[in-house]
Amino acid sequence: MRCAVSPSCEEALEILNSRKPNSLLLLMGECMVKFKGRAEAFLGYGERVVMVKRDGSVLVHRDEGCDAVNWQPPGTKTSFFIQDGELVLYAYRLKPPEKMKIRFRKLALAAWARMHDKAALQLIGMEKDYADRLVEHPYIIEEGLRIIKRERKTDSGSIDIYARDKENVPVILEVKRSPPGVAAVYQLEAYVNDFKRKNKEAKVRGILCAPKIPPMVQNMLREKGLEYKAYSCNFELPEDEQRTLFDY
Amino acid sequence: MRCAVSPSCEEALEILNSRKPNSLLLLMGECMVKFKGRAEAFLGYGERVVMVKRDGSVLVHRDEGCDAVNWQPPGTKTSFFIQDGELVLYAYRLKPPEKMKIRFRKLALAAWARMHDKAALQLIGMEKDYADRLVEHPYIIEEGLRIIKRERKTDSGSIDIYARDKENVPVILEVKRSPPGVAAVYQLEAYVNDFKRKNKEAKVRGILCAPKIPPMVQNMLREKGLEYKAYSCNFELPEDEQRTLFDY
DNA sequence: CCTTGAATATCGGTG
DNA sequence: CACCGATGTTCAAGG
Repeated sequence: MRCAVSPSCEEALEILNSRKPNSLLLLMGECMVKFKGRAEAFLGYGERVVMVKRDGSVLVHRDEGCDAVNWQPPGTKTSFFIQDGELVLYAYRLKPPEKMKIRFRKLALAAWARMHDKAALQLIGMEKDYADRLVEHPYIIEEGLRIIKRERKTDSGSIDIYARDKENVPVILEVKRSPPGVAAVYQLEAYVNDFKRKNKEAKVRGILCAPKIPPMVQNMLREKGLEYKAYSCNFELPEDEQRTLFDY
Repeated sequence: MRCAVSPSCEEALEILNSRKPNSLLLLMGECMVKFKGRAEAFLGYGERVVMVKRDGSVLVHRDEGCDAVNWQPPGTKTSFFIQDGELVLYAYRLKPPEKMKIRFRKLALAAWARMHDKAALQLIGMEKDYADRLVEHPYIIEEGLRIIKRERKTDSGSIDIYARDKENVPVILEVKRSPPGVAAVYQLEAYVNDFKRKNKEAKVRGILCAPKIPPMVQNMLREKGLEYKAYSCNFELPEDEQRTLFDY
């Protein structure tokens, strides 16, 4: 690991060139960014943090916002050189053809380090977890509901859950974690229509299940003869998994 | 701006506490992360880069991937303290209620800096630019096409472009920049049906316009009596805007 | 390799 | 404040 505070461009280049394989590069300073690829972007001089990761990712972060203002994805090739007295980071990739050029005219920090990180992210509360919970406890939606199948494939895409109600009427459940948009309605409608066409059953119900359903979506569902059920779940990571990772 | 290489947790805390308002914090070291909010996450010890931005954003970056492995969005409140000999970053926000705790047991770098960045991002080649190009040059889609209205609101959502062809038949254009999925077909279908119901015109055409349209989507459009038009545009940022920013 | 859909999506615009 | 749609979305899983 090496680090220099307020290096000259030449000093920064020397540090970057001394990096070991698989190291992460960290630069802070006044830079200008150009990008050309799927779109085209230009960002005038300003002070930012730039990271070049082990997998080739390049990130340009401003002092606001979660997202990088400019970036290159994993698999990008990078090179460094001095041009017109400025430190240049050139990054390109082939599929799709995209290139980015960062010019530093002043550096506050230049560093590299090899970072070891074997831990796996434990995460609960995703859409899949919400669907699992419904399969486990179908009465959350409705008394007497029986789960028949999970993730049924149809011509229209994938059904989340296929069930039957207490009167044995087929029920198609679409599970969303985030507030669904109109697309979810079209999707559910397509599933239901597809099922009707294929099975020729007298009745099929379609229920959109989500923690929160916007009024507009509720209206659309009613108009189309579909249903919705707002429900919420609490999820907790098992303590033992945390401890295992803690002890790693 | 202050920076320490391989500080103790106490030294790092001292540096963080000496920060000026609106500064960006940068930490590199071996840490463990817990998050609880919309979902729940746990990440065992590993070496990462942590940024705390002026607007409250907190990012935990591994040495791979564009996205942060853990984060808090802008508006988050943060505090630092020592607990069990480790440097702790506690971050929380109220809407929605979410909290994150990062524990450093070893630090490679601790720094803060005030970053000045007034430059505005210049970006061209977005969906809006594609739609602008069509409004400007409707013959790209079809000879004789006349643009009537842009961004028309309907009960089913918003139409990108509303036009009429050379025979004065209404045409609804949906513009996509990225390859459209089946959702775009349902959306366009809904727009067309909505228009028919409201206007009772004999004919309405719906055209999905995108640089590239997957075969499956083409088939669906044909089945539903809708149309598509693949077209591409080249966009370039005006040189003078770049120069203005360059001189900033 | 391409396609599909989720995301603690984030982010900006609009009402 | 809530909703809605785009994103150089990114990312992971499945065919």
